[in-house]
Amino acid sequence: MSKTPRGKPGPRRRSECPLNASVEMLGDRWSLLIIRDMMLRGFRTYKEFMECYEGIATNILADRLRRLIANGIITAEEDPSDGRKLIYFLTEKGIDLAPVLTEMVLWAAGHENTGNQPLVQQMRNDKESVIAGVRERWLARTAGRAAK
Amino acid sequence: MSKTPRGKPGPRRRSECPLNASVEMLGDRWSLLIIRDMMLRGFRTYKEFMECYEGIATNILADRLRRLIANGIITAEEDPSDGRKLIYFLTEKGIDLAPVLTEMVLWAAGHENTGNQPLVQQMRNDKESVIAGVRERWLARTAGRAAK
DNA sequence: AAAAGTTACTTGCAAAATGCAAGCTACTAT
DNA sequence: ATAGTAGCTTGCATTTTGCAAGTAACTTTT
Repeated sequence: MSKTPRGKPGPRRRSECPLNASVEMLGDRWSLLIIRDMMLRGFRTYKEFMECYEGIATNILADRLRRLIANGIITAEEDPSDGRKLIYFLTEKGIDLAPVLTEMVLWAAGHENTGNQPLVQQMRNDKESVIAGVRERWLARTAGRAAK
Repeated sequence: MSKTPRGKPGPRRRSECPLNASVEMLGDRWSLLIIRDMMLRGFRTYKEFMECYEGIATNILADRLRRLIANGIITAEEDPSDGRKLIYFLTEKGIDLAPVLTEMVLWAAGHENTGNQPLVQQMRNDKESVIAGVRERWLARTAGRAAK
């Protein structure tokens, strides 16, 4: 029965509007592409993210990973089998972005000439099961960890 | 039977990914807020957009309106009753952003302390009818014009 | 019809974000 | 021991952003 659920004061935002909160967390040219690569391509390490087709700069990637962690969208853990590696995971909050990504994909695919038509068709046929699939695959991947 | 549906070559993008296309058109800190103000608050003029609670700078607003027009998301027409004014309209492509906005609102509202809970509740109760409402209200507003 | 106000901008400039190349450190493979 | 590899940081030039101060075209007021 607490009015404010957590002790955290939460970041100071330009406004209380929920859309503005989303825009402040995701409204740049890279954050959603990183989440796409995790969600759809299963990427989990810095090196993999660097391979993204759009060509992100290494300092920008480091900055965006930091911000995504700060916003609770992803977490990082050391790879137990290779001390150099960090493995990045989507949190629940991150997985919950699947509907946002889906609608953005459908919108662009419906109004522009874009690639990856197989995925687009799947989304058009059954949006919900694509989203469920993302969630399922991610849970399988995080099984046995404190998935948070 | 043309392979590429339109004569336009389309803007050169970093990749063919539909999500990347969305991010290139909408991935900044202002574009979606302008669309929110049109869609949800009925704003249609430069002066109204300047009143947005987040406080957009006048040169940025001018730039974003230009880009939104270039991307076919909004159009502008002179106000027949006041030669100083331009009236901005959402195109079909712009109206089709309603599901994207909705999912972004629901995501932020589900994971952060945000305001405008009445709208959030409406969206949670019946997402589809909120989206249909946006479309309906917009069609009423553009009735009698070449709504394109 | 002159003066005052409005609307939708543009311009100039400082500050912040971005992009690129070159390190660098801790670890792993040979 | 030597040579990679992973995940960064640093430096610097370019671009984007934000703020304040215009400005041109139009409308309202007197």
